[in-house]
Amino acid sequence: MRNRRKSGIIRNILTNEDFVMTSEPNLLAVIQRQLGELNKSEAKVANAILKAPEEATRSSIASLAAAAGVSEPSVNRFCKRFGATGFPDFKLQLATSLASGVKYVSRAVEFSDDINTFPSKLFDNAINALLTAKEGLPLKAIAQAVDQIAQARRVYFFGLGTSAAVARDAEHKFFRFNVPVFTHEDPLMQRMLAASAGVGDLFFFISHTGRTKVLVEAAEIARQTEATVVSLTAEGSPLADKSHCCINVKVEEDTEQYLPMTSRLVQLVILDVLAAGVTLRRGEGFTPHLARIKDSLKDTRFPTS
Amino acid sequence: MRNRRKSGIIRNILTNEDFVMTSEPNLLAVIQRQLGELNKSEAKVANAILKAPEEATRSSIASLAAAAGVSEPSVNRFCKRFGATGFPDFKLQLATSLASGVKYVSRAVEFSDDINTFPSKLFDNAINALLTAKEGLPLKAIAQAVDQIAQARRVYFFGLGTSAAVARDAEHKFFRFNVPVFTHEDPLMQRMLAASAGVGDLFFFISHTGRTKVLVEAAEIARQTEATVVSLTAEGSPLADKSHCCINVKVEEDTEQYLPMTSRLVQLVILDVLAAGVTLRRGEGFTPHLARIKDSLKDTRFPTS
DNA sequence: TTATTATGTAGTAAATTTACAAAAATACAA
DNA sequence: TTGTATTTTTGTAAATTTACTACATAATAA
Repeated sequence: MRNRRKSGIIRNILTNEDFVMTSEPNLLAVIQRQLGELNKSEAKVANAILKAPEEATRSSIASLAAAAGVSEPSVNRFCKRFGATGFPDFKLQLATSLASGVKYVSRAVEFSDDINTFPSKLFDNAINALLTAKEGLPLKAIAQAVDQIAQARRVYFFGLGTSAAVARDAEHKFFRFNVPVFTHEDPLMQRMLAASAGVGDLFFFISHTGRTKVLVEAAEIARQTEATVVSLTAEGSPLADKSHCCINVKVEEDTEQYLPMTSRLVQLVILDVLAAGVTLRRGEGFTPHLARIKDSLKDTRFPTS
Repeated sequence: MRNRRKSGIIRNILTNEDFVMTSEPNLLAVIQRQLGELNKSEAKVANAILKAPEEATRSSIASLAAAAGVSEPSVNRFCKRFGATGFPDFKLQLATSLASGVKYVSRAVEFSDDINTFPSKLFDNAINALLTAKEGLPLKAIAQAVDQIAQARRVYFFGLGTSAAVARDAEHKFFRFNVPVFTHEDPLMQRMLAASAGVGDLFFFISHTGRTKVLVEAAEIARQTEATVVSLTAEGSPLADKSHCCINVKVEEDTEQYLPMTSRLVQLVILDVLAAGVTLRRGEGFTPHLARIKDSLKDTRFPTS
């Protein structure tokens, strides 16, 4: 856990203890996530497996025990802890998890990587983040946010830095869905708009950390009005505290080191979910509107040959 | 394929009908094919496995032998015939090929969906898009683009609509990686900048379709200067034709119907890849710079409690 | 200290593989 | 054909490897 830090440039974001597992989750991701709660020898086994998962599927309980530096029963107990009936069953599950080709463990890019390795790593990390996020989607908050957006007279998407790009994307998407949206990257504009808000206005704050001062302040200002404040950010953060509704993107602590690469992908997909949710609420009659918007763009493009 | 279209609001982009299986073919298919050339007891084993493959992965050599009506060594020999080192290894291979067979299938959101179904669908589609993109990464073009970005004196990221948000994201990311970057959403600015470009300038165009007129025109203008033109767009599109180097994001035809939700995720990750590539080229000495940038943001945030 | 949990040792049971022998199948000569 | 030699296939039984259980000891917490 700790020593991964030294060599990685980019690391993944989402891992979490208290996710509720809905459907057959990926075994490696589960192991990764529970690492902290394991006792010494179990952790040794976990690390040995995470280090060489493919090899683990091929080795016997004895050799894995040796590789991890623990006794055979410890390995066996480890397997049972993760829901397997025993070691062979565990290997089977592991093999199945590995089969999709994605390394479900975040893999830091290292300086020894070349063009054949680091692109896959980054893709795997992105996929992994989405898989993990999918497993622990805060459906209640999402449903609530959909309601609020659908009812809003105006929606402001505010973000800074990387999240500004996410906000911009949201603006485009929701505009197409006929939601009256606005974005501003300028913190001063954000404050002013927040201050002059009223009933029917919805402020949607996007922040990876939930700790960016100017953004939290804008949220605070908006909160003093009649407006609704929704945020897509980290649970328990100052920004989350200021919100009526917080869509919680769970994030590992040491992730914001360097770049929040994967979290913004999760944010984008969650915004897709919200947009889809709003559209679903409107029912089938809304589809022509989408077609009209698309038509309006036709003349800006070269025709397909 | 066809009938999904009528009800979906949003559809995914990449489906892998026409993928060529590169490595390890499906074990079950191999067994099926060789059925004729097997001798009696081997055929019995084969049939038992084909009849209940999932069960076979879970059963012992004894129970499989019983199910097939043969002796245990016969099963063992069968396994070795198909390239496995023994029965456990065979089960492993079988499990792997079964797992990869269930690959993600794109699922369109429908009006009958509720909060429990459509979020997962959208996530699945996103994950599927990334998985598919990962398999067909244009590594050569990526490597080339990394070289060109690393050598560029200035990099302009241009996109419109959804791709403008992607460009904005790229700006942030590359800025952190100390690449001199600029973005402009205004087509007129894009043209003017393109027109006044010179050696060392790199224009990076982002477009889902590669057919947006004003963007293609800007690319054309840039191309008439000494500048380098790189694009992240669809293969064979007008924009791709104007580029020195095109990073080809493969996209199914009917995707731009409504919204290019998943393609922008792929674009973002590819830009991550490029950023990582540029950083890797710079070597280990560059890491302090990233730490410095991160430090500079510290005071803008509320401290972690 | 005591209670509890964690881990390992050693023995046991199970599963897998090997070696070998019996049985089929095949080839070929009379 | 038929019998015999040869090869191939298959099963039996033993050997070996593997996994599991029960218990004892060590570590930890109360």
